[in-house]
Parts: sequence; structure tokens; C-alpha cells
Amino acid sequence: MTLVDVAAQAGVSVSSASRALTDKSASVDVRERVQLAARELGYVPDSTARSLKLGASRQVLFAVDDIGNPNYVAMLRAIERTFGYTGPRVSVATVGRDSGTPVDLVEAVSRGRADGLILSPIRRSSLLEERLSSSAIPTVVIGSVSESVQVDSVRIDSGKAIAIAAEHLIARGRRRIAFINGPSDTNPGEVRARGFAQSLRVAGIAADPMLEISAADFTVGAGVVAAHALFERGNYTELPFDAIVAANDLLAMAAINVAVGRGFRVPDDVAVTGLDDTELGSVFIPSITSVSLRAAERGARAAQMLEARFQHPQRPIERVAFEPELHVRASCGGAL
Amino acid sequence: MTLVDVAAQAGVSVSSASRALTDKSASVDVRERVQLAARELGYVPDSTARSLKLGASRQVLFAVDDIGNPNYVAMLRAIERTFGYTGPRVSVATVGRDSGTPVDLVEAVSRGRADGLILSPIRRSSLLEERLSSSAIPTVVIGSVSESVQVDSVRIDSGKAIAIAAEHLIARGRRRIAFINGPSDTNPGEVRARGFAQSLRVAGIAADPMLEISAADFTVGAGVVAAHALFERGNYTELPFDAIVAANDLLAMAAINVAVGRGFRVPDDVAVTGLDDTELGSVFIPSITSVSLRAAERGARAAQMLEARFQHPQRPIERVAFEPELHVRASCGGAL
DNA sequence: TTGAAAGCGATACCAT
DNA sequence: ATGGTATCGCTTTCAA
Repeated sequence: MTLVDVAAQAGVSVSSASRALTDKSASVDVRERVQLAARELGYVPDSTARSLKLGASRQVLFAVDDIGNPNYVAMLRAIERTFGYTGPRVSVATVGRDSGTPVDLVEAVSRGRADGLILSPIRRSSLLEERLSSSAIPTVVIGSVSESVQVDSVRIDSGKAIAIAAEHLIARGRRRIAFINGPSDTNPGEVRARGFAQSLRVAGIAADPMLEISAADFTVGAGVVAAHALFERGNYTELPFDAIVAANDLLAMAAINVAVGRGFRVPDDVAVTGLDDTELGSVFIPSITSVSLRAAERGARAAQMLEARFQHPQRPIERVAFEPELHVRASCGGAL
Repeated sequence: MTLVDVAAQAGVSVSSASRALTDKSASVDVRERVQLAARELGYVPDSTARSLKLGASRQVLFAVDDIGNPNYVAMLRAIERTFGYTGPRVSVATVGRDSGTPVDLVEAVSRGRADGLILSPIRRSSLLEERLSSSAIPTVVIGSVSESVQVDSVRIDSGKAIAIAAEHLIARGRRRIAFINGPSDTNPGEVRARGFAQSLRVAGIAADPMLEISAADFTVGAGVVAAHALFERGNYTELPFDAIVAANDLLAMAAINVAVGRGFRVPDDVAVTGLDDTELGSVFIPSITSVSLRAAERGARAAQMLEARFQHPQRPIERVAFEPELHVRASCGGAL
């Protein structure tokens, strides 16, 4: 069922059929006949052919590691809102371990399928960065990339965010602070570990490997496993920590669940902080003290930058940084 | 940067270039020259042109109302896992109120962009169903569609699920049961309202409009607003309800948060149940009694059905139904 | 093995 | 306003 069929049925040329359907100049008569024919035949234009001819797809791809993470959902909503009804349609691809690497993605999608790409990978790869450098379509990275890569990016120092959380706990008098990190082979995992170590150093607290653990993923499920492992380490009569810094809100929820399940009080026995400042975390009981990574703002900004690059392909590379922001809630004891 | 350029650079014909890159018959010499040229020029094939020629995109689209809902995330993961590494790439489009209607989507994506569509709309529309009937690409609906529409579907009776939750509360001796529903203009909203009413009727409990409220969305944020409204209705000294049935886990979390925030104990003063059986709900404190809608299984099944239709376009329409399953947890008092 | 050329389906230019 | 036709970038017959 192609435009040729519709044109034949309506008794006009394909050119006229095309015009009639895309509402260019066409007589009322032709327009009606063509639209009728299209309806009768159940004609649906082939977007692939149209894109090929037009050289644009009006599609933007948002590629994330795990769309189950509320952080990315917040970004997505902001991106969609920014493009709005008249902008390109945005679709999401997950590029986690299971579902194809970011490189696959950049390959697959590169040209034709989407006009632009917003990419938020958690694992750095030199291959990916190489591909990004010679990217076939406009791209904005939300996250960190090497300075050498010429690509627009929106970043935030999540190591600093972790440090802010840890410092807040220290300021409240907590001294034995545990850390539940995400996977250490990820960029956020690495950065957050450094941020945590740094904050202890500044406070003059000795780092203790027994108090640090990496969850297998930035998910609740992995967090529960990690938290249990943390609580079961060593032989103690008294809990060897009085606070837990979690690498995001999902891990914080898991930590609180496990702590409470083992009979400890949060925040009295163990204070807990998260990262991402999710709505879910603020509704959790106790509500979770969290450092915002400004996901929505970063998403919106990324969309704006992509749009700007569509307009001006030659504009200089732009790298924007946001500042993390602490939101004190009940899980660390509430406002000071 | 097209294949023509690569071919020129390598000093071969486009046909040879194409073969060299798609690994058909080509001499070692040619293959090497072409691949070198491609790398040098930063050539990336245009997927649009390829799809047009091949008549397939190896893409499947998953269209949902709100990917922020853990239920859809569970489906997505199952879909991706089912297609696996060798299957089509799946991308997600949200078709909520803000981001284009499902009809837009079916239009836009219909042909070319994706080989198949898995659609999980929450608002029924005759226009959508009409489009579905004459769908340009294989489609599976997760949710409910009129019997008259000839389309593969995977459904579950969420009204029954709500009834199971309410009946469980009644079995535990709760009698004044409130209901926080999702938006009433959605299909799940309608169905769940009927299921709730039905369960009261069976138990011989009079329905009380003061105890029912619709949240503006199936989200935590909307749930908090609705829960506050519910608690503030009427003038009472004693709480006019001893249980809340929530239309999903997000609304249940919101309800518990608000109840506890107002000084009530869950489940002692108010028992609460959810729907969807999310991981988040099981980690919430108290853990949320919930009726599983088998999101992962439905997602996997939908993917299988789509694959089957790819294989056998003429196979008869298949409609599969799943059964909801109650998971008793702390928010209603735990196991009986 | 290689190259020339047809064609996927739509759009837009150029005549009429 | 309408029709014929080249074209988007790629894959694939068909000959050589």
C-alpha cells in the first residue's frame, strides 16, 4: 500500500497525491479524492522513505543505562517537556549490559533513524568516545566525557554530591560512616567513591574498607543484597557504623529497609542519606535526606543544547555544569 | 558522507563497497580497502536508506503512557530480555497526555520506523482502535481493547485484582474501606472502580462516595494530593475508614506516607493495599501488600506474540489473559 | 569477484 | 493546479 496505489485509486499523479496529503497546493477536488482513497485503502505513509528524502526524521533518541532509574525518568520528562508538542518525538533506548552497548547504539541509530541523540552512559569506553568524536548526528552527553572529546555535555560532580552528604552527617556528629556505592566499574561509581574518601579525609576520619561496599547495580534489589552484606561483615556486638551514605536514593531505600528489618532505628541508630532527590525518596518512611543531581534541569538543558545545535551546527562545543544541592529530610535526623 | 564517497575513496564501485561492509562476497583486498576508507572518512551507514531498501528496520517500539511507572519498566525489561541480543532493538515512546496521543504514534511510527509495536495505552479511544484494526505493522496490545478489534492482546483483569485486595482486607475484618483510584477517564481507572464496587457489594458493605477518590495520575505526586483530600473530607473525630485500597503501589506509598504523616499507624489504624507488586513496594516500610498484575510475564508474552506474528503474519489473532496474584505483606497486617 | 543499474517510497523541482 | 521525473542512500539482481 504505497502512495502510487493511492494516486491510482484517486485517478491522479503521485505528485498530486503527495501534495494532497501533505497539504500543499492542491485543488479541493483532488484533495478530497486522494484523502478518500487513502482512507479506503488504509494507506499509511512510510516514514522511512519520507525521512530519506527529507534528510530528517523529527526523532530524538534518549539513550540511558536503565530507564527504571527514577533519575532518568526525571530527565526524560524534562526532555519531552522541553521539546514540546511541536518538537521532535523522543524515544528511549536502554543501553545497559543486557541490551546492547552504547557503541552498538550509536552505530545503529546513527544516521537516519534519529536527528539527534541525548546520551547518558554510566560506563566510559574509549570506543564510545571515539565514535562520539566523529558522531554522525548531533549529540549531547549527560554525564562525563573526556575533555578531549568534542561533544556538548551537561555534567554534575556527583563525587561532590556524595561529599556534601557525608559532610552533613559528620556535621551532625556521626563519625563511623559506611558507604554503599553502585558498581565500581561505572563512572558514577568511581567518582562517588572518590568523593566519599575525600570527605572523610577532610574531616580527619580514617577510611575503613569494612564500611564500604559496592552494589551490583544502582537498583533497590542490588541495594538490599549489598546492605545485608554490609550488616553481616565482621563480628561485633555494637554496630560498627552510625551512618550510611548511599550512592543513590534506591540504594538508600534498600539500606533503610535492611537496617529497620534488622531492628535498628533510622536515623537514631543509623542515619542514611541518598542521592538524586527522587520523589519516591521523599515519600519513603523515613523521608530520605538526599543530594539533588538536578536531573530535570540537566535534561531540559540537554534538550535545549541539542535544539541549539540543530539550529547552528557549527556553534562551539558547550559544556555546562550544575551544582548539587542538599535536601535534608528525616532519614538523617531532619533539619539541624 | 555516503557509501558513494567511501567507494570512490577505495577505488571500487558502490556495489563492492556495500558488499565489503555487509560482509557478502568480496575479495580480501577490496574488503580491506573499503573498510579502511570507511574508517578514514568516518562513514556511518544511513539506517533509513537501509530500512527502505530492506523493508525492515529491526526495531520494535514499546509505547506506554508513562515510563516512570515501575509496572511498565518491568514490562520493558521482560520485552528486552525476550528479544535478546539477536532480536530487534526496542525503543520506548511515551504517549501520555503531554507527549502525543497513541494515535499520533501509530501514525508516525507506523511504517518503516519500526517493524512492530507493543502498545499499552491507558485511555481507550475509538480512533486508536480504528487505526489498530487497519494497522500498518504487527501490533500487540498489553491492556484491553474491544473484542471487535482484530489485534493480538495480553490482558489481565485489574478490576478483579482490586477486588482480591479489597476482599483480603474484608477477610481481615476491615469494614470501612476507602479507595484511592487513578484517573477515572482511563481504562484501568474505570475497571478498578468497578472491581472495587463489586467487592463491596459481594461483602454486603454499602458503598460510600466519601470514601472514594481519584488521583489525577497513577503517580506518587498525584497520590499524595489525593490522599490528603481523602483524609480531610468531612468532619470526624474518628477516622471514617480503617483501610485504603490503592489502585497501584505508587498510590499506596503515597497513602501510607500521608496516613503516617497525620499520625495514624499503618496497618493498625489503617491497612493499605496496592497493585502491581513492585519491588519498591516490597521495600517500603511497611512493606506493601499488593496484587501482582504480572507485568514481566505479560511483557515477555507480548514480545513472544509479536515475534510469532513476524514469523506468521496470517496466524489467527491471539488473546491471552493472565490471573492476578495476591502478595500479602506488612501494610495490611502481614500473613493471616 | 566485480560493476552497472534498477528500485525501495516519498518529495519537490520543473514544465505544462 | 497538475503531472513527469530526478533524487535521497542503500542493497541486490544481473551481466560480464
